[in-house]
Amino acid sequence: MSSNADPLANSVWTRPPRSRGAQPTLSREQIVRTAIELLDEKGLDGLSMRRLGSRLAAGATSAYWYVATKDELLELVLDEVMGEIEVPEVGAADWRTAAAALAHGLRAMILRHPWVAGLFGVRPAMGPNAMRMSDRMVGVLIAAGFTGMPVAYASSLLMSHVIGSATMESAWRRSLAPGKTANEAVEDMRPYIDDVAARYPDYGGWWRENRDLDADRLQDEGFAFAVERLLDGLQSWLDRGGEAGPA
Amino acid sequence: MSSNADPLANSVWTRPPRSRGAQPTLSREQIVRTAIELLDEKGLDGLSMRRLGSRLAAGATSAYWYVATKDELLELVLDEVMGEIEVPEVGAADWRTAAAALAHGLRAMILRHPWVAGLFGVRPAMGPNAMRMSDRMVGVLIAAGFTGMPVAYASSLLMSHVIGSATMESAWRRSLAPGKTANEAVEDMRPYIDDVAARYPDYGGWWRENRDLDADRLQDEGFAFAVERLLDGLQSWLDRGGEAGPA
DNA sequence: TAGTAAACTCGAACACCGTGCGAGCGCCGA
DNA sequence: TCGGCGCTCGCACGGTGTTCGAGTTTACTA
Repeated sequence: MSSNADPLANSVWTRPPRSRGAQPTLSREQIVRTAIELLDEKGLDGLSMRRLGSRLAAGATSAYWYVATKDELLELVLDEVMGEIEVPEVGAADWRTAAAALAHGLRAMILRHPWVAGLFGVRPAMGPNAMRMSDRMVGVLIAAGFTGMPVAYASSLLMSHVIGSATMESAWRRSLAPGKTANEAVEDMRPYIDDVAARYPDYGGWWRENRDLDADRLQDEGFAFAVERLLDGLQSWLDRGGEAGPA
Repeated sequence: MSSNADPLANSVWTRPPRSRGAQPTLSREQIVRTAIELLDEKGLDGLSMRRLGSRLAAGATSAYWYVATKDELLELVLDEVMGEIEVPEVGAADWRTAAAALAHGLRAMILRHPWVAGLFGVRPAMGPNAMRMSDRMVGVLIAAGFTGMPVAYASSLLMSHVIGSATMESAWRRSLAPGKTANEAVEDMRPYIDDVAARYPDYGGWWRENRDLDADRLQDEGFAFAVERLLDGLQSWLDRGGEAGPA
């Protein structure tokens, strides 16, 4: 995390006093932390620079000394939550377990902070914490036997899936009326869905047979199912020796 | 962000059309089409109700007669572009080919309209055209032998992957300086990447061996690779008869 | 010790945004 | 001819991100 060669230089005790100027009352870390607080409470739209300022007990534009732009703040915020993901030790388990842990960890983070789903599309996640995650993923895949471009392909496959499913899931959750459970929401939409089902034969037939389900459990199970299928696909490619396989 | 007390009654899709009256100078279709034009030209941030109005040679708020809210307009716009995706005829090809065609069609649409990547996270895509696509996907999967919940899981797996990878790719493209090619951008970032590579052994080692690559081709190949792996995973699950497979 | 300059805070202002409201317009059925 | 409805749109409200520059506090230098 620290980009400092000498750890002592960063220590509270040995850090030299400021060369000039007033003591800062704010800090980048504090700003990022408070922004995340605000985002968790009120979502992406709930974060404005003015609100951030007032929650920091500071002026409306004070944060601009530490952060060039709101976009930049969001980039910092994105990387900060990427740091929450627990990465497995290299070589601690077989590669499937490790890769699945990374995928589930990323998903858990997004569910904890649903607003991040809307951030992945703005700027690529390239901060140090995102890099740490990529590094671990690459390490796991190389240990599994991948080499060359397929390392990047497989890594991107896993990340893409998590981000895509979390994006869709958080869109779905956002569309729920605040007080309602997922199942109640499905109940509310049933007339519309039934109407669609009547018009589309395949979807409709499936829906008629599977309308009684727990919408929340479905998301978790679907994600776990997807990760396993996805790892199966990668594994079988490895087992075949990296060839295209049967058309 | 509109309030969503009753998602069904508020839904764009269920509201009956206006009955009769004088001839309008605007129309919902025209508004949606013009909004897409604007979005293609200037991106998500480039669309404002005022700009839309003036491009329609109308007042700044005239569109509000046809559309309750900007969010609702975006919902219409999202479904409109979902209608651009060519869906395969049912039974026209084997299921892998059909599923791959759907995935590639969805991706092609997103690359044509990069701003949609930012829309999937706002509200679920539930308009008629999105439903048409889901129906076709479900049809393909049922024909392949899926039943019950795995139909939904597999469908969501395919869609999630496309949306996730397109989200990341469009974030990447947006971060490029407007005039530059992808390769030039990689060149610009090399010092930073090298720095990261020096800190992270796995990623760094891989990077040193694979730094000479075509960034654009990488995206296409990676997507194709991912789709094949993903279909492999689903296929082998079917072949095993739908059991969990070896841990 | 006085002076300078850097580090930092922050209020005012600008240009924009989404949207509610209601006055006004032209067409239609009666 | 007239009332009412479908439709347009200017105005205004309360936000937004960001720039600017004046003001404050501090540490170093002369």
